[in-house]
Amino acid sequence: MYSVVIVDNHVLLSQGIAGLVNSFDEFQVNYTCSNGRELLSKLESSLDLPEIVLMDVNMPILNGIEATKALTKLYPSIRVIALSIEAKEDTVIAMLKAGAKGYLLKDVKISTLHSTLLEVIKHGFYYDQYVANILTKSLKDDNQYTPAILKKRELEFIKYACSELTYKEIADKMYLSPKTIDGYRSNLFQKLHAKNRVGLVLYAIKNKIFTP
Amino acid sequence: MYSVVIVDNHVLLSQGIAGLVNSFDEFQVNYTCSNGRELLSKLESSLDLPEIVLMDVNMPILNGIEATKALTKLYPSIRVIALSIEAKEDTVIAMLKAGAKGYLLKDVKISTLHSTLLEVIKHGFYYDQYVANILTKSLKDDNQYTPAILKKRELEFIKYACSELTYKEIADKMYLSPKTIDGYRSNLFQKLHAKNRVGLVLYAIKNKIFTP
DNA sequence: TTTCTTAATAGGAATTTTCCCCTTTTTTGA
DNA sequence: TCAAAAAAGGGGAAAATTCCTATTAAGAAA
Repeated sequence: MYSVVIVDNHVLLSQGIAGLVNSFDEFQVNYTCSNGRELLSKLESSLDLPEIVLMDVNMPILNGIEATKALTKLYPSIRVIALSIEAKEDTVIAMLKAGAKGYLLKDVKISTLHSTLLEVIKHGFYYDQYVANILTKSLKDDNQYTPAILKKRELEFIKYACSELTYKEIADKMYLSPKTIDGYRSNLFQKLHAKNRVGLVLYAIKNKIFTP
Repeated sequence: MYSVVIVDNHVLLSQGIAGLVNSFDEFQVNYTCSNGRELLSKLESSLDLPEIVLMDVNMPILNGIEATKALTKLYPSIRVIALSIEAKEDTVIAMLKAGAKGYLLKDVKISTLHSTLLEVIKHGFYYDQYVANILTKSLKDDNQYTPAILKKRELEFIKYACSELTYKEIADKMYLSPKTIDGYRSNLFQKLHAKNRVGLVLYAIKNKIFTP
């Protein structure tokens, strides 16, 4: 009987998964948490670790990626399986880099959930075809996936760039000269490989700097 | 014992909700569907209708909004409760206009799920504070919520506008003169109240014309 | 304290975007 | 079948964006 912990802020979902996992002969849910922070503090104060953590990617407080990083570092024996509504390439890569041993979509079939759990116990990981493709592709590309580090002020600027304000107006809002703003713009174009302002907007949205 | 049908393409979630609903004394899940189309055909071939449908908003094939419209028209006795991960104002309004009698978030507490179900049975509807606010606000604004109707070619253009292509390049791609493209741009600015290209991008994303 | 990096600021100019007013052709629907 | 709507195209100009190359101020590191 392998123990499983579920981390997801959607109560309905985590209750649902718990029910399903408990219905599998080989597995049993110890408890559920609603974010990464909660999981970490529960683990700290508990004696026996779960074999598997089913981890939602998008959570408040401490998200799945950061939580997985912390978890695999502190408790290498725990196998994290990511659970997400979407399989955006960047997200998948980030989760795998963080140490996830599998990646499931929330519209997964029950049989797939079961077999993935079994595989992860047996071989330590399980990546389906789609995830495996992303993985090999990202390796081949020597995809260094180092999300550019933006400075405070640049971050502030890029948010404004996602509005319909003119650079002149942004300069006013930030109490800077339009020329300084132009400097930010130019730097960011380079850093983010953007060809124009739309490029900044898309980057900001993809990296959740800005949410439309 | 009131009968409930769950419509959601995320199997884990619908299983989960089913379990919870079944645990309530007053309710019982008849069956679950994974999209609107499936629900409609199941209803067509069944004799007794459910009292309540718990309807996911984002589904493939036939989404929650369209499905709810069809449902409330064909079977006015069925009370639809919307179920969504997010409470975007536009989405909430669209669902309510479509005829939803309640709007729940997927991170709802179990007790709230229960009480909402009971309220909807008792009074025919239940809107929590947040949803009620949106509702009154949209009424006050005389918010006619007529999402602009875009022509085929405009739609094609706006997708390109969400890329880093210049208008000249878009014109090439669409085999049109830059001047024609400029016409599209100008029309769309008016129609969508956009001040610049970023406005188009934001509109496209919000209305799922384009997904980053 | 001196050095080195980063932030802030410019000038000047090329390109692109945006605006306003207008014509012709094609498609469509009543 | 005939008018209306949609689609395509255009001239010219103002405004905004983008690019290039410098200079100065401020802060961190040595």
